[in-house]
This record gives sequence, structure tokens and C-alpha cells, in this order.
Amino acid sequence: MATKTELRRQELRDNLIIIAERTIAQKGLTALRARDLASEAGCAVGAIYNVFGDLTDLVLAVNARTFHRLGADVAEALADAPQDPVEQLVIVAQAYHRFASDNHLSWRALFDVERAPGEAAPDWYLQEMGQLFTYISDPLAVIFPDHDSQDLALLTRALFSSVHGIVLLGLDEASAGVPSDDIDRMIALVLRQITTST
Amino acid sequence: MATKTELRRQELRDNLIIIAERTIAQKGLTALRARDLASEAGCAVGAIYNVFGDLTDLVLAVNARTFHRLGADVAEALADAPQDPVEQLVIVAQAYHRFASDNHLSWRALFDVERAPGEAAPDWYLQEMGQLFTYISDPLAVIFPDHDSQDLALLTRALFSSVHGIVLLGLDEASAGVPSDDIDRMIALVLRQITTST
DNA sequence: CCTATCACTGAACTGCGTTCATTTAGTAAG
DNA sequence: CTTACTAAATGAACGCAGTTCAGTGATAGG
Repeated sequence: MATKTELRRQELRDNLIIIAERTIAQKGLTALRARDLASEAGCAVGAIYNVFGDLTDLVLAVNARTFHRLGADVAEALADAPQDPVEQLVIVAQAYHRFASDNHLSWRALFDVERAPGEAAPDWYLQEMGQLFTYISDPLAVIFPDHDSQDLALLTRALFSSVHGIVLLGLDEASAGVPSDDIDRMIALVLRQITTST
Repeated sequence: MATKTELRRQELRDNLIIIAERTIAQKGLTALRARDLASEAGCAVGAIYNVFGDLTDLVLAVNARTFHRLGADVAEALADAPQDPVEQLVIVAQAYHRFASDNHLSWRALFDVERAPGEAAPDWYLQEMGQLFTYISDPLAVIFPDHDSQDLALLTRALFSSVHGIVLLGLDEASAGVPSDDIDRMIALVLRQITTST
């Protein structure tokens, strides 16, 4: 039985995730330092490596939580949405925008973490991504009942990517700050236009 | 007159840009090392800092060239495009996709270079970006002659961002490789759909 | 040809992630 | 309770980046 030890292990693990989460949210992924982390957690630097393989593993654990919060926010927005599937799409996309804006640095960390080359994306990533895709493909299936699943998948990916691109460039500092309302307007423009007629 | 010296300076500068460009294109931004660079250029590490403020400045110089090549490719594609403005948009976007795919690591470096926080985007960046936007807004002005310039600007940004998002996620390894044809299909789908009717 | 200037050099500095010999704490048996 | 074994925690040390700077040598003007 390793009760005492494993308990401390788990405690340290959770503690490190929380500290890293706060650091990333406040100062960004690049401000994450092993020594600062250890100092804040009250442990030695080496202890981090007893619990995580390396700092990237820790960041991935934080990202899993961020992704989960994102999914929850989108689901909540969808819960009190109107029946109209087009409006549902708009609400989902604007909830995505909202989350990215409110959690900018954490959201950036989702994409800025460098995956080892050739390394497959972690399982939870594909799973959460699939969940987000569902929020889009479900209304799409109502709007386009005649499309086969392959067409719907392509359309789903196209819409997600478009919204992601609009939010990404809109929130990027290099764009010198696109107003939040403009971002929402672009999202609504693209989604309404693509999902009407045909 | 500092002819001899300035000449050598300029030569080293150009040389470093070419070497960095090749390194980034072949192995990516993260493989760029000051010591490797100096060794390849046949100079001391310190010499790099006589010519560039830091490595980021060098990367920005490479990025300026990449951006320029991108602009040239898009312009070339547009040169032998049909008159139909919608098809022009599709061709511009697919040329963007083509460039990103053919110059993946160099194209990634355009966005992966970390700008100092609070630092404004360099002038050439905004200028080249504006040029790319023109390739989109010109056909749009033909398609929507009644829109005012503000609406056109919003629509231009929305379309650029959408295409960028589709290409970005499509080429991303985490997406496990979306076929190139699918990316082109998504681009055409989004652009045709948004620019028809209204 | 001389000399004040300025560019070039590369060893040294700083800061990072990561490792590992050593110390310390926990567990089970006597 | 004591002892002996095991495994975790420690933090100094390592390797490897970007960057700096005192020493050196070339350059250009007199």
C-alpha cells in the first residue's frame, strides 16, 4: 500500500496544475518556469519530474482543463438558445469567441504548446475537439437534411476553421485590435450567409 | 566613407538572411541556432549582433521576404484568372493555400515569431497584409457594388480570416492531415456561398 | 607610414529545462 | 520500539540556448 505517498503525489500534481493554470492565465505560456513553479508549490524542481514527464506534460494537463471549460461554456450557451439551428450556430461561435477573449492567454496556450514532431495529438484533444464539432454538426444536420455525412463533416470543419480564424486574427495584437463587436459581426455574417439558401 | 566595412556588413547581412531562410524552410523556426548560423556563415556569433539587434530581427527579415514571395505568388495566380470576381476570390484563396502548403515551415514562421509584448507590428507587415487584403477587397467591390467601404472592409477581413483558419487547421498535424483537395473544397465552399445572393 | 577608431572575435555570462547522486522519509518485519 | 529496506524528495550540477563584452586586429584619414 502506498497510501501516504500516493496521496502526496496526487496532491502535488493537482497543486502544480492549479499553479501552472494561474500562471498561464495571467502571464502566458512563455512565463511558465520550472523553478518558479517549484518555489510556488513549495517543492524542489526535481519533484515536478516525479509527477510529470516534463513541463509540456504539465501544460497539456492544464490545456485539458481549459478545453473542458471551453466545452462547458459552449454547452451552456447552447442550453438557452433558440430553436432555430442557424441561430444556434451563431451562438456557439460567439460563445467560442467569448471564451477566447475572456481567457486569452489560456486559450492561446491550447495552440502554442509545441507538440513533439511526429507525435500524435493526445486522445483527450481529439475527443474534446470532436465534442466541439458536434455542437456545429448537429444544427447543420437540421439545416441540410439532404447532405450526406461526408458533406456535413466537411462543412462542419469549414465552419469551425472559419470561426477559429476570425477569432484568432481578430484577437491578435498584430491586427491592432479588432473591436469585439466586429468579430461577432463577422462570425454572424459568415455563418448566416453560408447556411442560408443552397 | 565606410565603403569596405559597410560592404562587408551588407554582405554578411544578406548572407545571414539567406542561411536563416534556408534553415527555417528546411527545419523550422525552432531549429534556428545562433552558433550554427555563425558557423555556416563563417563568422563569430558576436558578428550576428553587429548586423541584427537579436535573432528575432533576423527572423523578421526572413519573414519579410516570405511575405513578399507570398504576395508575388498570389498576384501571379490572379494574373491569369478569369474575369468572374467570385472565381478570382477562389483562385486567390487557393493560391494562399498552395503557398502555405509548399512553404509550410516558412509560412508558419510568419506567425510563430514572438513579438515583444506591446510592440507594434512592423510597418512592412501591415503593408504586405494590406496588399493581400486588396486582392480580396477588389473582387468584393465588384460583387457588392452597393456596400460601403466599411462593410467591404469587414467582409474582406472575415473572408481572409476564414480562409486563413481553414488553411491553418487543415495543415496542422494535430488534425491528422486533411487532404489538400478537401482544403480547396472548403475554401471554395465558403467563398462561393458567402459571395452569392445576399 | 601612423594612429585613432571601430568592427570582429569567442570565451564568459545568464537563464532555462532537465538529470542524478545524495539525503530523507515511509514501510514492514522482528 | 527498533531496525532494515525501499522509494521518494532534494537541489546542486549539467547541457544548451541567446546574448554580451573585454581584448584584438583591420580600416580609413592624416
